[in-house]
Amino acid sequence: MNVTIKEVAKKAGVSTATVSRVFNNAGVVDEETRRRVREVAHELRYTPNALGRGLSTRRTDAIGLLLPDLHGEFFSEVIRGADQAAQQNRYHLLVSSSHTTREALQSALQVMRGRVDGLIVMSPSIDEHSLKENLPRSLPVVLLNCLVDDDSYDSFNIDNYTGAYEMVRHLVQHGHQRVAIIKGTEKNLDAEERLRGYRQALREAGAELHAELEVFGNFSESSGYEAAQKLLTLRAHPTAIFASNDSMALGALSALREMGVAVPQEIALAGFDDVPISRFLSPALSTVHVPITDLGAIAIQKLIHAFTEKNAHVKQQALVPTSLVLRESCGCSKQIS
Amino acid sequence: MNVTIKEVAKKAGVSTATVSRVFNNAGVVDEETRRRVREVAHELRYTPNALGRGLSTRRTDAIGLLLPDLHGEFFSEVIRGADQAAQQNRYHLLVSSSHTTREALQSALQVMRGRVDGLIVMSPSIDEHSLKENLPRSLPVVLLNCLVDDDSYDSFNIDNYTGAYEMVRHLVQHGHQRVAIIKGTEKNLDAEERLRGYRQALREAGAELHAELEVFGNFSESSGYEAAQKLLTLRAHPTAIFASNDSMALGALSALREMGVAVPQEIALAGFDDVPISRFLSPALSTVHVPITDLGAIAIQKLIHAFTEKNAHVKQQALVPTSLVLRESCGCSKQIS
DNA sequence: CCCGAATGTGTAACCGTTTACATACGATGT
DNA sequence: ACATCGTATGTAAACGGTTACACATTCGGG
Repeated sequence: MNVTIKEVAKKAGVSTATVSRVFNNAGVVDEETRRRVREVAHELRYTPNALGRGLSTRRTDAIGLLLPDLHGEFFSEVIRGADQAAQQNRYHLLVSSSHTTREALQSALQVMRGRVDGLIVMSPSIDEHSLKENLPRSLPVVLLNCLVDDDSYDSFNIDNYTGAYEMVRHLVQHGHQRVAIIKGTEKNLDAEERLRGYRQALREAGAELHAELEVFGNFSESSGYEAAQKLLTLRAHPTAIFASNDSMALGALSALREMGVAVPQEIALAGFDDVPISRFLSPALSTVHVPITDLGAIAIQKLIHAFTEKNAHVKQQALVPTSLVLRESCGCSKQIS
Repeated sequence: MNVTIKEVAKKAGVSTATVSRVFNNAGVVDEETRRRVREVAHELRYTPNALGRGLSTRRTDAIGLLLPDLHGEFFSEVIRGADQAAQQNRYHLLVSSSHTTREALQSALQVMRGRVDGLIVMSPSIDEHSLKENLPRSLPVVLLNCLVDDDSYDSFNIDNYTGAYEMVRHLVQHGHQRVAIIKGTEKNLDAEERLRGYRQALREAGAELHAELEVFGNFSESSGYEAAQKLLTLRAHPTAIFASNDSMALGALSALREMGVAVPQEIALAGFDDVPISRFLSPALSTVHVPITDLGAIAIQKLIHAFTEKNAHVKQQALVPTSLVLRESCGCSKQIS
């Protein structure tokens, strides 16, 4: 059905080896022969089959990217960063998403097996054991926001704790006594770390932690919306809300506006991620900047380094720093200056 | 380096055929043998190599999704819809993005070659000839928003024209005389169709078309932001702005707010796509609803139908209907009721 | 006791490439 | 005239699986 190298070889009156040499610009082949082969190939619409080639060269020029989910702008930004870096290095990206469960991840990892030269795995909800169990030993792997503490892997983790800590501390320093948090998905590393940062900042400020101020969320806009509504039913409103990501902050903002609560005047609001849209919201969202696209890009670079340096490559575990982006929604400019 | 079926076979004391049968649940194999093979395989951490398997079965259980770009929420929603549908059918999705140029697309198609059983291509900027030239003849293909008019392909196109037409007509009917448009990327099918709908609606309303009201945009938030600023420099402001997508509407909204222009009171605003965040904006964005996730899902279903029905499969070219979602930003509720 | 069927397993060809090695041939140097 | 070399090409063995077919064994029935 599909035209193979053999047919090209036959029609051009040469061996498959020669055709192969032409397509790989490898070895020597007479200029005239080269021309004839190219001509026949074009005529037959021949393209080398990636499977056959990959099988024999043991490389695929592709990198796999495994993501837990695909809601909001966060993940697509990661993909964008990775894809860009990959293409610059003449690699291609194979993306597979929605792997929150162990089984799904396992199955996805399996599909990737053989198809890619290396793997980037973002898996903030899978426990260390399950993850390691399923990760291929034979392929370079870069871990992103994974619950793994093991120097036999390259890994990058967003400094969620510090980011959340600093943001909440900022809110407290500007006079907020009752700071609420809209939590992220349960058992999710990012969510847990951000919660930890929130609590620490409050504790240090000598504020009490109120269970009622820690409300459910799952990183989606609608959960942020509902969370904000719930917070407004409390007899004592919070004066500030820290949403564990920008999507939820957006949902919360929408709920607050609907209920006629002025942001930041009545309630201050802050998010996390600094997704592209956050600067365009009204009020512009104060948030914790995460270098999202860079995250994808550095993962790719790490991987490529592992390919090229092979044995000289030394694994690295790094914390990716975040920074505060104070725009309007936290109200600090009003309170400070 | 990597453990193969041979090693498993050897260690389990059987032939590779038997191991293969075990892993495919095909043919008969003694219960005891099956158990032993599984055990050895697990011990050796064996996973069948996708390349080898694909080469001999001529199927990969994977579907390729080619996207032009990855900005904003639109594309990630397409991916989400496709991935979900794919997984339900036990297929895996290979995503590749950023293929706005012919070369990039060609190269991406090449990588996919052999790796996938079918292809979904969204390519609103590539001309029909270049596209057909590069599309594999041997694989089922579903075209999404492509400039191709050919019944030898399955294809789905968003009804951009009608969507834009109806939205602009709506604005006109509510008294807007000067309706501006923020255009989408040049040479982009979606952009062109939306522009066509805009013009037609104005013409029908007997309004004149002003070149100055058709301003540049490229579907990004920042271009929407700049476009709105530019529109405000006109001696005669538009009373309504139709942005060719939601991202640009968001950017425009931000610019208007900064310049102290009330939306929708002073200037009405509408977008296109009905991306998830649009309902959460303030004011909530009136927009043209596009069933984005469905788009990905129906493409997958079409493809799977082509796999299973093989010869009985009849190609279909369909226009995906859009619908108006009137929220706050167009101000119609105020003007009507 | 023999035949045919059922059951379990192995052999080897094949899928589409690449590539180490072999071969053929003309040119060059002595 | 011959060894040597370079150049252009072919041969065939991988790569890691699947599967048609063959073979061996067991079992039930006549």
